Amino acid sequence: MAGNRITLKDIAKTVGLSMATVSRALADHPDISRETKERVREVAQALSYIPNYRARYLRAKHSRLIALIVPEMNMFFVPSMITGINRVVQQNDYSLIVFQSDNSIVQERRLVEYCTQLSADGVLLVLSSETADLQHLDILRDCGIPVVLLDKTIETIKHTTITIDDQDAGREAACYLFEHGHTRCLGIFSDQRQRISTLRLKGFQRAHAEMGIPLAETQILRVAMIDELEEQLDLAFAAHPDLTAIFTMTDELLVHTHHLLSRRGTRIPEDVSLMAISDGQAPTFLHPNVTHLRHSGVEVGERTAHILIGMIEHNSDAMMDVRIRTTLVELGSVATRTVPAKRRAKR
Amino acid sequence: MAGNRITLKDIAKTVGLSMATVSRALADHPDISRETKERVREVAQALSYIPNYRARYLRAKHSRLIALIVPEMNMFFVPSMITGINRVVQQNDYSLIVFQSDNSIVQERRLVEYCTQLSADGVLLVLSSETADLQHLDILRDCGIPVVLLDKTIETIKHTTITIDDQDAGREAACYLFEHGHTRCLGIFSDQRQRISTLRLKGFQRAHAEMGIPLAETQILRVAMIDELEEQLDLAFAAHPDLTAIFTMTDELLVHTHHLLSRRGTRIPEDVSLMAISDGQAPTFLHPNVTHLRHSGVEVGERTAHILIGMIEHNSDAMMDVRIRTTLVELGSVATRTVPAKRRAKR
DNA sequence: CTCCTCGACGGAATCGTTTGCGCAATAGTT
DNA sequence: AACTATTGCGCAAACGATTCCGTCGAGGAG
Repeated sequence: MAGNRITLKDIAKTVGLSMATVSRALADHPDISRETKERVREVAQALSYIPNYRARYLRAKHSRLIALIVPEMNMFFVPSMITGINRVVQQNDYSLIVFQSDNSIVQERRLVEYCTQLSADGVLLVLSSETADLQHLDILRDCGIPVVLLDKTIETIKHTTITIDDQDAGREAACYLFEHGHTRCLGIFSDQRQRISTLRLKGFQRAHAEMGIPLAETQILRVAMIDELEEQLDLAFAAHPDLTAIFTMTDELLVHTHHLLSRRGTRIPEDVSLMAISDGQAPTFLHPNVTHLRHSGVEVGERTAHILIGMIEHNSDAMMDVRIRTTLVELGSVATRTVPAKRRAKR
Repeated sequence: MAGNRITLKDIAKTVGLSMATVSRALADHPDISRETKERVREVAQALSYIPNYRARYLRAKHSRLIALIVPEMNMFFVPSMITGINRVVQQNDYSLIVFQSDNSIVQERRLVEYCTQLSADGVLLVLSSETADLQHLDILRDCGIPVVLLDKTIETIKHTTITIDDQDAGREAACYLFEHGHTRCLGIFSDQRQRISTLRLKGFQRAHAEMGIPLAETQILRVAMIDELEEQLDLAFAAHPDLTAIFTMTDELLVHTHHLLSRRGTRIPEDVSLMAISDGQAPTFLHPNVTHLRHSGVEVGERTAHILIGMIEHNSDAMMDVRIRTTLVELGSVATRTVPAKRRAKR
């Protein structure tokens, strides 16, 4: 109700000095004597003075504010990514502001503009699934605000991007299954509008091609809405009775696939092996623990934040394309098939 | 690099009017003629003018900024809560800033202070587990910034609080199990420093007392760190061979319990029934789907945001204590035991 | 012809800080 | 004693937008 905050002027009046002196005293400016500084600090403390950031950064060009825009607070990956970003941001005395675009390009545009209004020092952006081009980021460039795209992104030569090597991850997953004797695998992918999705699929396909292992179109599931998964999975099982392994490209697909397998009484890994690309949380609470290519959200967050802060502080315009390697974590969900021939699945 | 943003002055120079007129034109002030407004708007558009929020809100008392402080980006609940908050906040033309305290009281204090520096119009706060008193919120009161505590909170008579009726939820869960013939139940609770935890436990105990069903101390698990769960669970099974049901007070406990049960080969619900308090996501990807008392994160978020915005806009100091009711969602994880003994009322 | 109104706009103060410059008084140098 | 440094502080101008209070001319009323 009151809302009458203490200002520099109040302090100045109390200690009988000018605002300039008070300001400098609080900033520990060498021009000010030690006694004065102490006196000012005491009064400031007593009045519980809080500097007004709007006023302060009205003059300064920077704000020590970093904005993160995510499409949604997905329960997988995003939380750990934010944790990683936050850690680095805090360590470097910046503050993190998180926005959510709800997977809408309109909102994303609005938020990007809002970042300029806040004069954020830098922007981290996980693109919404609707985003097809990057024109709305030009405004940031005009304002001299560096941007880093991460995780979900699209093809670009103008912006720094941090992803995992999606194609390679898809390839590795398939190869790992091959090495364990699985030659009829199902690949479950999400919305093909996302680059992350097309690349992982491409890697999966390429691995088959390289090894000369046939891959039918029906072995590839493209799941845009999660409720479609069940039907598609049933069809795939019907089409491929010799199916021995399943690969899911995300955690969300993993947990739902795992559930559907349990429900249809499919045993893992006795009947079907399962592997995923994951940040490592979900695999630990599924039974059996799921072998996966780990893509640590925390690590992605930390590295991204470091890079952005580097860009901010060195005023660097250099465009980078960083790929973070995934690491294989072998748990209990992939069985080794010793028989190369056409074995029938059974229970 | 450039960082030379267009200001009102630039527009004024271009159209040959004063800054005052330009400001009014853009604000659609009645004093300004229609032609002038149009001309100004065109120029502003052409120069891609972006108002400077710091300057604008330096004079205004408000900022249309709402801050949310959460202890961590837990994969359960928090994401959906944020989604709910965000929806309402956007609808009312505010912006949401999310901070993470990493469950540290020091950080929490820092962030609260930071909110005042930003002159947020209101603060939503999910307390960190370290927070034992609410003194650090006084500063917000001094600045006239309303606060709403939600979800994780402690006893207070000074702040508006929004929670579920935790005690009642604990009671209902136990009763539901009783009604299905389970008289030897295990209750799994988390860190007892949290009120949410003590209350749910109290409800669980009270239900036993009311029905005259004995409850041994070994039937209550207090899990501070998730890795302790396995050992405690083993001990409980050893101590109570007649165990027929398990209740977990959170999603996190649920998924890990579910996993451990699967691993020890315990069938749900044939061997042991399982139920939880949950926001409804995890139960859908576990097999079988888990019966739970639903505590929707989205709903909590939406209601909280509404209340806070109400406080902001009506300058209300009234302190409320809102309890959101949970709803029972019956899925397949609780079996009915037709055991002898004194059965109580059923549905 | 004067007085008043009214529409359309400008001047200047204001929000709270920071900072370049200037100015006194003290201290140090020949 | 006449200088220059140095120390410690204040004045006032920014930063960019908003807004109170004028002004100024045109037009209508008396």
